[in-house]
Amino acid sequence: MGKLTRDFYARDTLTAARELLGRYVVRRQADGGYLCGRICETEAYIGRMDKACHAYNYKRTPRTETLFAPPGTAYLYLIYGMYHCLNFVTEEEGEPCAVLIRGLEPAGDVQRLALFRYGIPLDKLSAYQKKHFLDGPGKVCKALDLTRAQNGLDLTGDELFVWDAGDAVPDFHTSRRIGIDYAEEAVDFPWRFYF
DNA sequence: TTCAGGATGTACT
DNA sequence: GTACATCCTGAAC
Repeated sequence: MGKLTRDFYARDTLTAARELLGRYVVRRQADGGYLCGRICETEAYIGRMDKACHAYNYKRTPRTETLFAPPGTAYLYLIYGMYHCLNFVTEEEGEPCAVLIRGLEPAGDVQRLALFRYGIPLDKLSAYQKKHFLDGPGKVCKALDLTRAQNGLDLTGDELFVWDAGDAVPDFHTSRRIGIDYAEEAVDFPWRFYF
């Protein structure tokens, strides 16, 4: 029960990715409003051995620099020119590893989530829009009002963090990761977790 | 319900 | 110049 501490992130990335399931991402905006969701889909990226990781083989570029930061740092980057992805840096500082947040269940002020996600009130959403509310990494960032401006944020602070409500980790499925077909042998690593 | 195609900009070769 | 840890739309079934 409580905000996840740096110790939570300073562990094996696969363990962290599994144990993030069922916890709540909480985002406090500049105006004091809150946006949050329950994590239901994650993927692990482990730079020392993973060709799908931006920092594979410890490759340092301006973009990947955040992956070398201390555990419990937010890694946000632009993808396909128009979407963002939210990750949490794991393991010890200098090991470029992270957990990608691929999906959330709406929680808290869902009305506010709808406005950031679609720009229209909750009661105007179609059944299709509700069904696919937060089931993708770009959607997560849009709904939580996150961009590269939040890259490097410390998750032990108040602006962006993960809340453990004390629930047990739910039963979950394991599979290959999405959208990394270029990653040779790493395409088959079972590092995606979801319920 | 599934599928193809386009949008869009940055990082890196 | 090419690829990219994606999403939306519209058409076909």
